[in-house]
Amino acid sequence: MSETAEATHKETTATRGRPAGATRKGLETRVRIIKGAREALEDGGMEALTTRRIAASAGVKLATLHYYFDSKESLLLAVLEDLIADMDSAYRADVALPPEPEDRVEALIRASWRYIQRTRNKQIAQTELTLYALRTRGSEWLAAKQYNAYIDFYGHLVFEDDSDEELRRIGRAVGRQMLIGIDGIILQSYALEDLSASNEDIEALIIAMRGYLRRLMAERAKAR
Amino acid sequence: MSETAEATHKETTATRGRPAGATRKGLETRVRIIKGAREALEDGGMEALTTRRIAASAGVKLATLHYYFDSKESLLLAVLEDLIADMDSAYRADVALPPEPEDRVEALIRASWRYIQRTRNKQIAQTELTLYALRTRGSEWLAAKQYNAYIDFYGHLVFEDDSDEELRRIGRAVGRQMLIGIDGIILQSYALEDLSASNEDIEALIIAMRGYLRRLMAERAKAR
DNA sequence: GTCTATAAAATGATAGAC
DNA sequence: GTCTATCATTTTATAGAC
Repeated sequence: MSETAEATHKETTATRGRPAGATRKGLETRVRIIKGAREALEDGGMEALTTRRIAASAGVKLATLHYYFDSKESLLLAVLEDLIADMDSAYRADVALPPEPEDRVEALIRASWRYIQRTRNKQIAQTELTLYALRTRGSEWLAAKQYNAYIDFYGHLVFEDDSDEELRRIGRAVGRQMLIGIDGIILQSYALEDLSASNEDIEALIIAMRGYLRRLMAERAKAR
Repeated sequence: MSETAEATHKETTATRGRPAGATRKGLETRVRIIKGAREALEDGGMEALTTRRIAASAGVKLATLHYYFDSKESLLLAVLEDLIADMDSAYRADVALPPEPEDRVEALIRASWRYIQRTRNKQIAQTELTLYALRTRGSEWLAAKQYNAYIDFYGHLVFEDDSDEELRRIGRAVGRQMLIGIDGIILQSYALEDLSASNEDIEALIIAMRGYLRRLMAERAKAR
């Protein structure tokens, strides 16, 4: 997680609303609002995402929302942070891990593809939020944090061994490439809605990723 | 372009504003408004994109905008259609085409990568619009049209020969895969802002795409 | 076809009671 | 900490003069 270290210290200043971590109940409400925003975003999209709608979706009055978040912007960034924090648990669930790295890559891609197919609005919402962060001056680091979280996640699933510096590097390279493919397939599969084409694309992606991993491992072996 | 045929007849009803194609000057103003919206979107993002800002950016009064477009929604969809229509000319410019299909794939990816690096806001704007179309009920076909345009474009650049049905199929498969990679790299390169990582990713993408094309051609040869 | 003026509704945010 | 009530703008959209 070395790449995300720099970002971490900033989040507290950029994202939180008024009460740092006050009461137990207060924190629960804060979380409810974030979840409410997430749901409102998922089934209405960015354009329809107003603070009133969020408050309603969270079962809270508009003023309460503003008690916890200075502005709509700070709330949206908090939602993205929440998404990043949840990523791990949301994904790890249904991936069964084979022993061989190449087979893991394949299993990961297949699991992601299943997930993508049944969470269309969630994926679109997440991409909208990422673009929002990329647009919001001073918050680009959040987008970076999100991508690093995914890359670390994929990389770590490919090589559980955490001690070998070189394997970590390879894991991240493969992770980046997998994420590229997955982001690409998200947009294309929703746009084209051509299941047989997408399935063909997934198989091609798997072959490509296996090849990439094999190549990196071969280079590593040769370099010794 | 067979895949986009169905979509084409719909655009007239879904996208246009009031005056069908009236006067010469009228059309020019319509175009100015669309360009204005494009620019406003590029340097402000979806969240800041209001009809007032668009009108100002187009050098037109708000009422004039509404004379040409019934609603903000119809204008945004017209902008996306404009982007689709322009794609061809915007891209074809700086791609020098080698004779061999595999080399063309490589040249295309490199050209796209150069383009991506110098048009950040344009790419983000386009992705925001695509997501908007995917969100707007009844306009998903526009996103499909956009993707098919890109796929046809890439496919046609890989195989100029238009008569061989099988080559067209392969061209489209390669085009889809290239587009997946390019969309993925757009998001990741802007989020991570790690040029050396992105360059590594581009090289991996090129190798993968060459391999994919080679594989498809080998299958074709074997099937005879 | 383009403008000025304005309507009607919605939006982000705050004041202050409880 | 959560609410009711309200402010100050902003937003999309229209009416009607020119």
